[in-house]
Amino acid sequence: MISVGGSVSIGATMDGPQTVKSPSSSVGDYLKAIWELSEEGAASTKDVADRLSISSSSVSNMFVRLREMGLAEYERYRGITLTEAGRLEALRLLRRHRLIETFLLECLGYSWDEVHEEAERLEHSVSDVYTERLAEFLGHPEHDPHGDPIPGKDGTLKPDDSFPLAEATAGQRLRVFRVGPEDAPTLAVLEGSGLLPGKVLTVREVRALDGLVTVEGEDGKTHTLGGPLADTVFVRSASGGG
Amino acid sequence: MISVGGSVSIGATMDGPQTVKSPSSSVGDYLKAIWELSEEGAASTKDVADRLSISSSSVSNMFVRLREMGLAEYERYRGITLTEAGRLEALRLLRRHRLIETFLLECLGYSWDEVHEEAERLEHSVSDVYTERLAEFLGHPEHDPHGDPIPGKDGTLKPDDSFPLAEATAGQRLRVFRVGPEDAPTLAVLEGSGLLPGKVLTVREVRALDGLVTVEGEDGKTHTLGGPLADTVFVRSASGGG
DNA sequence: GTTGAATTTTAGGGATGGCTAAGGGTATAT
DNA sequence: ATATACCCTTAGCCATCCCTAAAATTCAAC
Ligand SMILES: [Mn+2]
Ligand SMILES: [Mn+2]
Ligand SMILES: [Mn+2]
Ligand SMILES: [Mn+2]
Repeated sequence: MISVGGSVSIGATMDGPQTVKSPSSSVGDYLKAIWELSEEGAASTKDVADRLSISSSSVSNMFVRLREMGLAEYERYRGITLTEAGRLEALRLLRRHRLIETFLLECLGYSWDEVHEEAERLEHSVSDVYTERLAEFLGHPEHDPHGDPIPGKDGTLKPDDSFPLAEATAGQRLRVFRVGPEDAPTLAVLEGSGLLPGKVLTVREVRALDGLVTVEGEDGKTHTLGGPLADTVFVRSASGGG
Repeated sequence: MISVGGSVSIGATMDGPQTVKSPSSSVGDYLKAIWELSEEGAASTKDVADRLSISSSSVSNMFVRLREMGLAEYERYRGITLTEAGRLEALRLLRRHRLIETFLLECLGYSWDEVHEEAERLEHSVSDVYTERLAEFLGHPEHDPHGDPIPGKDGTLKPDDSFPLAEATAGQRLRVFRVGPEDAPTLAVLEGSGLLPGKVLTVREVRALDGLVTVEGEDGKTHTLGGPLADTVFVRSASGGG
């Protein structure tokens, strides 16, 4: 199926025929960052540097190494894109990350904004066996607590048909599907407004002038969000189960 | 309470006043190995090297670094012992390790011999918060699946009053409390003989000549163990709950 | 088309934590 | 007391992955 860059073997010397050494946590986080950024074409050095809070020169260095490992295609000054091998590795990590977040929230009583940081470390330490047994333990969830889809074992990812609340129109009955950023302050505000994934709401007003969105929750309370915040809340028509 | 080597801060430069940077996974594994070996005084370079499958020269190097970090006392050619700070760090890891093993076995359906390897990695990635929430989730267990006591949050460790099956005498009714090694083949044999922690057995014969021990399980089946194996199974009088 | 700002790369350096090879130290048996 | 086997340390090396400072490139505005 893949014929891009050969195998993912990393060690310089010949190791076994099928040995796929799993990348270090650094490499893994780079792959995830590039994957997340590459919806709009190649990812730039600066984008990745900003996202990972690492200097541009370090990123530039790593780009060369990712190319040498067969995980990415990269040309000087031209940005980077993942190979099929790199994409699969990124999705493997994403699957772990989102399953772990689900476990932390549902089983260990983590709060909404604590889960991401812990998952960011654990995703690199758990084995494939652990991941699949955890998935089973959790009942094979399809979305993480933020509403993001959990990639399948084989790297499949459900297409996302949600849209930002900012683009809704008054009168629509919608279900919160996913929230964008995962920083604590944002999550705290959203939680206060009852805008966590799964919640159903009715749009009362979308004011074109300044983008203010007013919604009414199922409890009848109304909340108003500024445009930027309404851009980070993704919704779908309130029909299917969340 | 401690006045041995000062704080555990590791970075060379001044960081916060109370900053206790948690050791890398390498350092942590060294501390655990030294702790486990130091029941008989100072741990030697070779003992640690063998246990961690690392070259002696690397170990020698690390001993110097552990001393500089205030985690151990060490003199050239004289072996190494942990400071109070080092001991607490080792027990902190041991607590994590054993809680994680319990979780893997009880919740994720890991087999007896799979748990150790996974825990050996995860112990370095989980946070204090994770550890304590996991302990709560598991109902604050006091022993891991191998029967080893789980250290308390504060580094307390229950004294171990078990003894090797090899030192039992015929007629005794005993409860398996703990098994020593954690390699897959040994555990497989023990599992086949129904000698996992918690099982109750009656000693039928202990042959002084070659150390052969014959026991009868609660199901009436008898099993015979060679001396070396009987040395690795630790038992207690079968009275209290396991 | 030149220029200037932003981005990217290169050069050089540091911490961690492995390794092998070679040289010292210790202890035991003779 | 000395030989010798084993253990321990030193020296020198490499890989990973981060950094700062300086040089190179790109791109857009003029
Ligand atoms: Mn996350
Ligand atoms: Mn991560
Ligand atoms: Mn274990
Ligand atoms: Mn470990």
